[in-house]
Amino acid sequence: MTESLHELFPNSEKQNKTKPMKSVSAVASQTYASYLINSLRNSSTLKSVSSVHSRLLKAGGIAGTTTVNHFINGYVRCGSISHAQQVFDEMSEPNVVSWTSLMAGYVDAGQPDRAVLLLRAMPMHGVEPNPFTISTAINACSQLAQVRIGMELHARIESLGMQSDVVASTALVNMYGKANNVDDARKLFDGMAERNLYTWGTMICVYAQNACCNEALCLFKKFSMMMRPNHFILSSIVNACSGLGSFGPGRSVHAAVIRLGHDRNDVIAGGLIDMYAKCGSIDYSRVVFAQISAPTLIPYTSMIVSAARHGLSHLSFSLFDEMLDRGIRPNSITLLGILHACSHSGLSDAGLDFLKSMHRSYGISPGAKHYTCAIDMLGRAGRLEEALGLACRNDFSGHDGLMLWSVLASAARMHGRLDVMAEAGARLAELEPIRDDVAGIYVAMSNAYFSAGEWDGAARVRKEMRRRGVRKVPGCSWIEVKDLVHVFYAGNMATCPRKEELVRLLRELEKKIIEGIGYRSSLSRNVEFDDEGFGEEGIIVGIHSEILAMAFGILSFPKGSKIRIMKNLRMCVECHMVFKLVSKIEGREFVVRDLNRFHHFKDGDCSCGDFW
DNA sequence: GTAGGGTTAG
Repeated sequence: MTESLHELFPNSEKQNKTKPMKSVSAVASQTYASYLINSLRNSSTLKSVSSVHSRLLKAGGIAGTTTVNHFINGYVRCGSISHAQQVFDEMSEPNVVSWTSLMAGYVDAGQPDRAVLLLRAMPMHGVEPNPFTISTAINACSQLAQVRIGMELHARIESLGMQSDVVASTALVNMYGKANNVDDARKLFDGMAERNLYTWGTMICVYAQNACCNEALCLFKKFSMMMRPNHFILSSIVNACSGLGSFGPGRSVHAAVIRLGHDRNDVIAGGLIDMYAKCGSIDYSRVVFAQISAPTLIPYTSMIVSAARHGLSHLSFSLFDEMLDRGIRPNSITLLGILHACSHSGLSDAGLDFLKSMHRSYGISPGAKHYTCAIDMLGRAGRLEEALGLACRNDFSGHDGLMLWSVLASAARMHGRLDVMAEAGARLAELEPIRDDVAGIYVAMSNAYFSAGEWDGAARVRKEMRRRGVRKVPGCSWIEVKDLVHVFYAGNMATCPRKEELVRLLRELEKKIIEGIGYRSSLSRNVEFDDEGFGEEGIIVGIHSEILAMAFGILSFPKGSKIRIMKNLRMCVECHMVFKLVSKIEGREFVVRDLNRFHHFKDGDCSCGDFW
C-alpha cells in the first residue's frame, strides 16, 4: 500500500511527512478492506469466512501480517483448523499472534498436542512466546490433563519474568482448576497483584466446575461489588446454583441475567434450564425453554436431558423430533439424554435399537457413557445376561470402567443375582482407585451379601472397602423453606426443627396409613418412640432422612403448594411407597430428588411409574 | 489481532 502511494504521489512526503495523502481509489480500497475485515467478526460459518477471504484476495488487500492473522482467527472461530493451518503455512513471516492464534485453534479443535508442538517449534523460527502464547499452551495442558507440562510452563513463566503477568497467571489458575486442584488455584489467585475480568471469571468458574458452589457464590458477590459480570461469569454462576439444588440463589441469578440483558444467550439459557430442573422445577425449565425464539443445540439438549431426569420421556422424544425437523444435528450428550429417557421409562428394546442405530443415523458412535446407560437400562429391566454381555464386550479402563461395572453391580443387587455381582465386583477390584461418587456401590454390595447370608462375600467386600479407603456416606435430605435450607439426617431427631409437632405428625400419618390401607410402612416398623415421643437420645432408629423432611414440609407449606425435597442417596422402596401413600392421604404433591433423578408424587402415584 | 462459558450414565 505504501509503495503504491509513492508511485502515485512521488512528492507526497514533502506535502505531509506524518500523514501521506492517499488517492481516492486507495482510500476506497482500504475502506473496502477494513469493511471486509470488520465483517469477518460476524462470520461464524466456514462459508462466510472463505467468502470474505476470497473477496479480499480479489481486492488485493491481504498483504499485512495483521490482516492474515484476522483470517487465521476467522477460520479458527468457525471451527476449520485445516483452513487456518493452510493460511498460516502460506505466510512468509508469521508473528507471535499468528502462532498463538493457530495454537488456540488446535486447543479448540481438541488437538492440544499439536498446540504444544507449535510452542516447541516457535523459537526455531525466531519467534518468542508472549503471555498469550503461554496462556494458550497452559490451556492445552489443562485439556491434556498434563499438569506436569503445565508445571514446567509455570516454571518457565517465572524464568521469562512473566509471573506478574495477569494473562499468564490467569491461565495457571485455570489449569490448576481443571486439574481439580482448587486450593492451588485459589492461592495463585490470592497472590496476584493484578486481576481483571478474565481472572475473576476463571476463579469463579474453577469453583463452579469443582462443585464448590458456595465458594463460587461468595466470590461472585465480592466481584459484583466491583465489576459488572459478563455472560461468561453469569454462565458459571448459574451452574454453581444448579449444584446447590436450592431455588433462592438460582432465582436471583436468573433475575441478574435478565437485568443485564443476557437472557437471550443460548449457553446461559441452557444453564438456566438445567438449574431449574436440578432444583426440582421442570416447569420453570419449560418456561425458560419456551421463551427462546429459535432454540439451538444447547437449549434443546439441556431440555431433553432435564425432561429425562424428571421421567418425562415423551417430552424428551418430542423435543428430539422437533429438533431434527428443524435441521439441528444432535451431539453425543443429546443422544445420551434420549437413551436415558428410554431407560427411565422401561423402554429397553427401543433403547437398544437406538444404541445400535446411533452411528448410522447420526454419525455418532456410542461411547462409555452410552454403553453404561444401556447396561443400566437392561439391568433394571432384569435383563442381567444381556447387560453382562454388553459390559464384557465394551469394557473400559479408568473411571469409565468403574461406572460401567458399578451400574451392573447395582442391578445385580436389585435382582438378587449374586453371581453377576461377584463378576462385577471382581472387575471393579482390578480397576484404578475408586472415587467418592462410586464408593456407595461397595456399601450396597456388602449389604446385598449380608441379606443373602453370604458372609464370606460380605467380608470380602468390606475388606476391599478398607483397602481402598471407602467410607459410607451418611444419608441426608434437605428442604428449602423461605430461602432457608433445613437438613435432616437418617435416624437423627435431635437436631430436627419443630420436633414435637414432627413426631405428632409422623404418628398420625402412621396411623392413617395402617388404618386406611392396611400397609405397615417403614414408619411403624422402624420408629420406636419413648414416652416423650423420642427414641433413645432423641434418635429414631432407622427412619430415613427424606421421611423427616417430608413431615417438616407438610408442617411448613400450605396445602396446594408443591413440597420439594433433595436427597444425597437413592430412595429405598419403602420410602418411595410411603411418599406415594402420603401424597394420597394428605392430598399433597411432593417432588423428591434422589441421587440420580426426580420423583413427582401425586394422588398416590409417582412419575417414575415405580421404575427407577 | 491472541485468554474464559453449557448439557454427561448411577
